[in-house]
Amino acid sequence: MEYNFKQIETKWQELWKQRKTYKVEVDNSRPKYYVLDMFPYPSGAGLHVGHPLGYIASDIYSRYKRLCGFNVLHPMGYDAFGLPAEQYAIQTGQHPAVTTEQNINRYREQLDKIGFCFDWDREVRTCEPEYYKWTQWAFLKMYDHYYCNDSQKARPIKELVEKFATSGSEGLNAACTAPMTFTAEEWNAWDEVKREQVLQNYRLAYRADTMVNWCPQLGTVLANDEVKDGLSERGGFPVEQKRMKQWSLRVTAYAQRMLDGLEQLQWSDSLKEIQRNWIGRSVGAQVFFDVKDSERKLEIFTTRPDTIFGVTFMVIAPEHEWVEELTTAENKEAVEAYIAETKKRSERERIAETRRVSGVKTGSYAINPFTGNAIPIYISDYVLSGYGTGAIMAVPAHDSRDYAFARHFGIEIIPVVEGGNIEVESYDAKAGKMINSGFLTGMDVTEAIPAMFDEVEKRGLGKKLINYRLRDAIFSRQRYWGEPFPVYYKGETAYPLPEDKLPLELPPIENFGPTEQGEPPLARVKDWTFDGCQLEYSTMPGFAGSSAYYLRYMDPRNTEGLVSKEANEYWRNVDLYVGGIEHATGHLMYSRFWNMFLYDLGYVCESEPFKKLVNQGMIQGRSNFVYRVVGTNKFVSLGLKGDYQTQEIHVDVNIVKNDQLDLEAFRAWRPEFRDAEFILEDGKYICGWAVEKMSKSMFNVVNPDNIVENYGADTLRMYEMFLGPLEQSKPWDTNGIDGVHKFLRKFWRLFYGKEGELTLNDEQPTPAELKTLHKTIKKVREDIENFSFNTSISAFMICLNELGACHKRAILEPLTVLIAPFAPHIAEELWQVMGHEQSVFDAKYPEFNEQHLVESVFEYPVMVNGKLRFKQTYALTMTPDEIQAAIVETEGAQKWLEGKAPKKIIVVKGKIINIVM
RNA sequence: GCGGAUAUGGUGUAAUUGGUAGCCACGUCAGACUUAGGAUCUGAUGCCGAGAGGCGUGGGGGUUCGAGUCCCUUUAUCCGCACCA
Repeated sequence: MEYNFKQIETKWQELWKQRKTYKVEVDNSRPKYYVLDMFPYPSGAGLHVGHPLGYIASDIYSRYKRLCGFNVLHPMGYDAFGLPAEQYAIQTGQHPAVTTEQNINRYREQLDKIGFCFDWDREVRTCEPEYYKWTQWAFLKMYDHYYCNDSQKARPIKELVEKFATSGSEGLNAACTAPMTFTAEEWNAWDEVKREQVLQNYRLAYRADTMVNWCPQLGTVLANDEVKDGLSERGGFPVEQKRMKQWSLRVTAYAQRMLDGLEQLQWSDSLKEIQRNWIGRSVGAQVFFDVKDSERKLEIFTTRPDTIFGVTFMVIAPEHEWVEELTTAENKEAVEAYIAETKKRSERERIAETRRVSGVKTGSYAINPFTGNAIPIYISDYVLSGYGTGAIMAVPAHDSRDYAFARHFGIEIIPVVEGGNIEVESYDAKAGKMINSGFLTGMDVTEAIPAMFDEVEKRGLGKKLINYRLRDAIFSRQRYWGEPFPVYYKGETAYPLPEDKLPLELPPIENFGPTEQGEPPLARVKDWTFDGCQLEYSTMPGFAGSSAYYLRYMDPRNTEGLVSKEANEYWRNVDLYVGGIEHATGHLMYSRFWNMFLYDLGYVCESEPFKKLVNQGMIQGRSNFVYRVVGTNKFVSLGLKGDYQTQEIHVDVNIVKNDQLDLEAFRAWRPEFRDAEFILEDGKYICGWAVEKMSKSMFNVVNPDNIVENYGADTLRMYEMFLGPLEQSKPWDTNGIDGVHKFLRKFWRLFYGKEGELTLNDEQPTPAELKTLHKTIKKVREDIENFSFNTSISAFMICLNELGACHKRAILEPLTVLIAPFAPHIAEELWQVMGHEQSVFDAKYPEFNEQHLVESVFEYPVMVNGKLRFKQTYALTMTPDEIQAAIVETEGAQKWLEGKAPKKIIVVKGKIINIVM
């Protein structure tokens, strides 16, 4: 019988479905393991060969863990709300729910063909009311809590209200948008609207008038991680800064915990570093500078308080709220002109000309609290309103931006740290001896910084402060296809919907664009009200639905809560998360925030959602080219194109094999090539190639269905893993898939002879065969644990090469189990052939046997810190006598035998190659 | 500018973690079986050299008995952040 992968794969996929082989339940008698893939956004283009890469890896690991005796949760679902479906709807008028459903069905069909072990009974879709009920619920909980900095925990807003009524803002240490001070009397005298305004300053989900990223083409605001280089991540449209009233999540409250939490996570260093940079913690001092002839004190933030003696001017951002106040009459015109010009410059221009020096004098002066000198206050756009206080103390001698500014405006430059060449550039390094700095003079910078912190606090000028680059997440989108906010309005004041009214379902509409007044699509809905009050028009962003989906998978049909305590305490958190690195600053930040919040409230039992994370690399396209001789319909093969003037044309990679063009398929590909003629080399047409992004326009999209059709799912799975290390980005190249396919056929032929007869027998294996088997088991197990799937597949191939024509059950049975995570279909089939009734996935994963690996163990002495230690090593092919003989023959060994210990004995492939004395 | 990663045959990659560089595949070449081969099997295949031999892990330097691996330096490519005070 031949290896008929088509028949085998359909058979087992059907059986798995019928038998519910992959259904999992809470089972306290077995240890759990939770393997999660980042669920896909079902786009209209379907899956290409790059998408399943991570799914295959996690599937192998899930099956492996199951075979090792774990109760494995491995679910899948769809991140179904989002912009593309809505934009498609605007163009075609088709409801996003309809296209999303179609896309999901197509995805499912494609996924099923690859043979994944997902428990589809746990599928979730973020766009379904039963699911987004819990997204809305979490939002209401955030609305109803504030963050207490003292206990480092979310607390009910009710406690805050009680506190305000008895003692006002006194002694309050809570995360807020802007610090406020008021007394209990004031609070008690305020009406509900005013009180609510104050509370919005503290709520973890709040509505505030802030600078936001506004994308006119998309007609919506965006969070920081959705903007790249001043353009929207989706669509690439310009984004501008605009002051708007929007819902936000106070993720900044959790900045420190998110930073600390990284320590215990098994994530790649680069990913942790990206998150650290994104959080951007910096320790510095808040310092108040007196403004000359004013009661005002200008607040700044600096990480270099040691350089205060070198401050010769101050700069505030053009958006700073005191701009008007600080501008003197004679500078008014210039300031207004400068601000108008700044506003005109788009975010992109600002980024493009970061080194351009511009600014204007306010005419006001501040007093350097240490030198007593009056120093001018400037306005410049190199100071950002969003970071720190939007104002800086400028030290031109030790900050390159301040230096450029001072040079441009002819401001004095006073060096206060020894080093560098101040005539040419600023000396920014945090090292050296202090000069010109009063009481700091003579100290080293490293001493001067803490000394200045103390001095600033002692003199009441300010205090030590930690600043984060992280911004709160803007949470509303002026779009239709997202979760509605469970919020209604009385006048300007927002009120939460009662919890029992959830889910607040997304109403059907027909026109998905914004209204003529520029309001979100939901403004078109008649009766979009609750209790006669207007409901919120905005919807939630894409990351809302994906922030807690891993919790929902634990208990997906629960109507009483997001997840039951029982399910949560069993499954706890994700042991292994596989997905792309592009979510580093988005989804992976929001999920951690969301989870920590629910942890504070006691709804979940782990503070971190994803223990271990593996980022699979991107699969790029590998395009093929043909070369048309200019002005003809002749095509010249790659090696001969130098002799002609040619034009390079992308050709569909699906009609090219091993860079050789299928001439008939090419003629049939497009009408204009029907009469194509070819100039061949050695009777073949060889195509050129290049690595490019996988896209339709380059005809380099390889569809997994085609591969499954031609080679089978098992071959696709193994080949995707064989391509190289999981985390590395690499071009898809179908050349080479034959090698993996050949391997599977070879494996099959160990069971079945040429005539289709079963060749399996019960003979005793030889020691050499056992050694090969156990070596393979050891290697494969180690490689799976290290996510080094490419080398484990090499190990399988070596194994078959070594075994040759071995038809012994004692060898083939464990090998079948060993290979099952990689090639589940063929493994199931052969397992059945061997007479097993149960699935191979109910078997036990084979353990390697050291006895067969190690033919001789010997001890050798090593010097460790001057002490003699004995280390064990083994030689795979030598007998102890041979080892003794080798030692005696080896120069240096004689000394060992004479009593002097060698430092090391080097055994390579069973031979002692050197003894180090 | 700051931070991170990568660099090995014609190609994808591997290397008991400091121990014979190139495992396993692809491709190529040769042979066998075939009416035929884009099937199967066998063998060869880092480079230079007829050979002995020499040279080889982006470049340069260092540590070591020994370096693809560790240190310094440099180049190229990719990624993240970026007037963050």
